[in-house]
Amino acid sequence: MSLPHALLTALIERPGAGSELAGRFDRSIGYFWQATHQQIYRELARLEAAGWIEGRAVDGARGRKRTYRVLPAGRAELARWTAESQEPLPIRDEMMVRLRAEAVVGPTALPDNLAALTRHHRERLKTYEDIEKRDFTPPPTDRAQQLRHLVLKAGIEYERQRAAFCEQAMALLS
Amino acid sequence: MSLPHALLTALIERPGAGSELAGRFDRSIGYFWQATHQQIYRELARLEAAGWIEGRAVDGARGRKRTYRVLPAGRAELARWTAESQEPLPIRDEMMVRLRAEAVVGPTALPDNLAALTRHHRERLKTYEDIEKRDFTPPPTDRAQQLRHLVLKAGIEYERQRAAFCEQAMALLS
DNA sequence: TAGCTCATGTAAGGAGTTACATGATTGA
DNA sequence: TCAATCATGTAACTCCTTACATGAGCTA
Repeated sequence: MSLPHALLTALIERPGAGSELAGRFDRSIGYFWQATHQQIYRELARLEAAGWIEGRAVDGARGRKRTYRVLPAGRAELARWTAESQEPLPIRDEMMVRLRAEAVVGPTALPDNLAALTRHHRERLKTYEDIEKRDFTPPPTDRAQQLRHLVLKAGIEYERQRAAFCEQAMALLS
Repeated sequence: MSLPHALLTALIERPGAGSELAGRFDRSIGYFWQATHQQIYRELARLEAAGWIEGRAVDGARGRKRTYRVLPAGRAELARWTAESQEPLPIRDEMMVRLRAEAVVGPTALPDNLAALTRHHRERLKTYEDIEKRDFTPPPTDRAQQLRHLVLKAGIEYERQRAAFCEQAMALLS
């Protein structure tokens, strides 16, 4: 479970409130780790109880807004976890199940499904490529930026491969 | 949730008992959908209660072995689900979180981690390539086999991309 | 002042993981 | 006959999802 560590990373990059973090999980961070606001608030409470982050009420804001910043213990925990052994990603790919099902019960309306998925991946690919153009030309020279660029490039490759796969599957089914 | 439909597909491909299915989920099916034997047995009980599969006790086997076969209602359900709209895969990639964490708290021992992951993906890539050589040369001409080949090729591309990514990340960190 | 939005939170349920348990057959 | 193994299953827990709820400023 990486949500606590994704939050620690996000808060080191820039301190903020739960709602702001939720926004970032809908954009940059969410491209490789998704989380809803319910998860985020619950986890922030745990992180504060553990003494890894510190919250402070924000005056003059709507609701009972609180901003959080990472404490030294939280930074140490993040460093510890980063070096911790990583199991390979467990894979659960519904579309592969559907294709194999199609092979035994087909033909079905699966191609429509694939067309919609293709659009989704093409759009996201475009988003990533725009981000790359905006943030990483020319290619960065400092380590932290190079790492972020690498993560983005992995996303680009992923979407490209995924879109191509959907198109091949459609061609085969039609 | 695709486990019930992965099980229906597997049982149409070849009827069998829970333990046999567990074996297949450690090999072919498990390459795109993982499941433990506990999940499988629980789900088989549900599928039978729903009238989608039918179990029969096996005499002269260890334990209380039961083989299952798919009923017409199960086949209909699988066809229905296959055409159902598919949301894009939710992504949760721990390694990306680790890399972004490294960018703010590094350097750490993350490269060792990446080395082990690289080995894992190279090994799995080799396994897939062997399967392709064994089962899909020459390339099949019937639809069902072509679909299975496509799913395998997606796995090959995935492992290749993943291994390359780990190597790039190691190069950047060292 | 009444609705709207922002920020945070609660509750219920589903799916998956981990550890442990049971019944039956095989084999030394 | 007794341990090992095979086949099935229970229990407890965590994480995630979905739907709903509350409190506080903002705005017409």
